[in-house]
Amino acid sequence: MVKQRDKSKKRNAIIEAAVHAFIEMGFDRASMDYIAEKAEASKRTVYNHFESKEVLFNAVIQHFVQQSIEEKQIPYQANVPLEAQLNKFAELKVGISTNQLKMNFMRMAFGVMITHPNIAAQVMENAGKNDDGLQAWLDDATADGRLIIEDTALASEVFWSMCSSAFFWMPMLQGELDASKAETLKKEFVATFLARYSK
Amino acid sequence: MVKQRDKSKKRNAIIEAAVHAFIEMGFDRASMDYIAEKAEASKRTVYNHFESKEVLFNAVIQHFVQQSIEEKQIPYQANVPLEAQLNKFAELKVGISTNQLKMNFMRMAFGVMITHPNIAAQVMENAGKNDDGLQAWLDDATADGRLIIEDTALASEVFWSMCSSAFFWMPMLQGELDASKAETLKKEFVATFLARYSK
DNA sequence: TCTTATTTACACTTTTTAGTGTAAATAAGA
DNA sequence: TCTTATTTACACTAAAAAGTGTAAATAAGA
Repeated sequence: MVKQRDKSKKRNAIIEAAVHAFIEMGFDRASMDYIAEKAEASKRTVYNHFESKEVLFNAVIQHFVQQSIEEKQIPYQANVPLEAQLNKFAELKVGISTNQLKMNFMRMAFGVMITHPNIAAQVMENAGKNDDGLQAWLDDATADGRLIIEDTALASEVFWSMCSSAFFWMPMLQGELDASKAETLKKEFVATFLARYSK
Repeated sequence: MVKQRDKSKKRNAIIEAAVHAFIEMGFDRASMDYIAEKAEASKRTVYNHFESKEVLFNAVIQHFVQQSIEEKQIPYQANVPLEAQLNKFAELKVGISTNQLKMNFMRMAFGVMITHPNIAAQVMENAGKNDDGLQAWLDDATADGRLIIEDTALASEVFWSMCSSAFFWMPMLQGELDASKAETLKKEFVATFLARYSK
């Protein structure tokens, strides 16, 4: 029988340090020595927990994904204006783009994935799909007779295309979006969507 | 008086080699030795032309931007259905996403820019704005009474948001888009846009 | 208090690559 | 043919970072 003590304290400290190191200086320039130092651990301990930098990176991504699974269900409400409800969906994306830490993390992650395709492959296995619940919402609204949509999956893509470009990709690659500009765009996106699909 | 001979042959060979090396293996893993070899030049000559790897990268971007300035004007035509004309604008984006070389180049460039913010800053100075001519087209169509648009700049953003997300950002980060899927989306984007802004 | 799982200190190897110095070779063009 | 601008060969330096081996120190928990 082998005694096991609790290693999770150090392990978490290392992951936490790695998260910040990767965000601050990117995957390549964040050395294992630096991460060890920030985690107040010896480099040897880092390697005892994670056999390579890539394994550590995967753990970091895992950690991030875990944290991001806060459910954000937006149920269909028959007695609330469609516009207001769609605004909430758009807000989801705006909200992410406003979260500096999250954006920095994702920017870093994309950079790594572009630069290191092998790591990207590993990460993609763990990265689930993006079920925002919009399609379900559209189904409900359509069933309720307030929207006319043949293909709710397609309509969902139209809406997310607009929002993602302005509220995610652009800020990701070109820096944060002005708040009032975001508001203007959000309004116009929702109006455009409703012009197409509402009764 | 100092005699000057023509160095451009070697210089171009080096840039050409660098373009392909950067695309193939990324900025970091494309060594100057490798680039020199592919350019059939000595490493010393590479450094005689470009004092550092960053300077070389800038020249490569410059080269790419230069090539990409093939004008793609789509003039407003009073006697052609709006849908057909908007389709052409959408095609511009689809066209880029289909160009494997261009996409690989841009993927690489973004990767570098995310990973090396200092290089990004330099590049951004040379990277002009994106005047697609859509806004001018919308102005004309509005003046002609076939569209009702208060803010054509905003409307232009709505259209490009939809197209960019599906035909640029997603393929850039997640690989090429299925052709029939692209067609479906294009149709829906144009229909949505017209539902909002046409008479 | 003891046992020993875990962590640390630290010296080490290996690999990779940017960038330089220089003398000799090459070749453009007068 | 001659001059010399350009290129080459190649041996360097310097730096950075991944990953390893090991003996000693530390501390959890029975």
